[in-house]
Amino acid sequence: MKEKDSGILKIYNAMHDYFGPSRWWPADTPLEICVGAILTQNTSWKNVERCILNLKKNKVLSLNALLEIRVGDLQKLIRPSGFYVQKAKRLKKFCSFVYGNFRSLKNMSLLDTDTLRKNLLTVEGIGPETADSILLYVFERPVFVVDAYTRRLFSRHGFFDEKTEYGTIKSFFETNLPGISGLYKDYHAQIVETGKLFCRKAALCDKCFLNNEKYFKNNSKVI
DNA sequence: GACCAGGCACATC
DNA sequence: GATGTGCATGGT
Repeated sequence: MKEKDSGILKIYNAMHDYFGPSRWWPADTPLEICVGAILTQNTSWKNVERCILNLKKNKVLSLNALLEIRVGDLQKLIRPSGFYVQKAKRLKKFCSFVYGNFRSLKNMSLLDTDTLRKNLLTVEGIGPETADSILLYVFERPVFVVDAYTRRLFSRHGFFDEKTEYGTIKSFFETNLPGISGLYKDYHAQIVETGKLFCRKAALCDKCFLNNEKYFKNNSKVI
């Protein structure tokens, strides 16, 4: 793996110039971020927004309320996000994990990053990306979130093979970027915005503003 | 009607 | 370890 100045900071700047600051993650509370992170698994954010609204209207966007609501009722509220049977279960598992072990997200935040990550990954329904989203956007840890767009965008521009494993891509970004959580938050958001507009089809990809040799002049495989 | 979306768990080879 | 499959709604 190439050590420094792989060009990814330049690419970040280009995306930031193009879209402006992202103000991610859109949410009123830390728990809302956790809920959103689970609901958005393989699902468009638009659909997740309806669910969040349903949960707010029914005043169940708290640890206690989510623990107390009947699973069938929860399923109805989160139905628009798809996979609602398993996601209802995942939300409940997550809440009972947090409440059972720490009582609150605030108490949980006292743990160091590695321990936090290991804890999150023991929860059924929390995989690497969801765990890292929570670490970054809830606990403000400088952890890089790798999603499908990250994989697609950077593999198409020659940084690594599309099927490079999650952890390898994650540490590629983390070793090539300064460890600033604010930067990681915005970087991930910028990737998603870029991906939505330019990565969905090959034809769109050709129109991507990043198709400029000044960003990718020596992009033979970096990893 | 096919394809995709801010994944994950589990089965099978 | 790698690959395949089910989960499910709503937009393009």
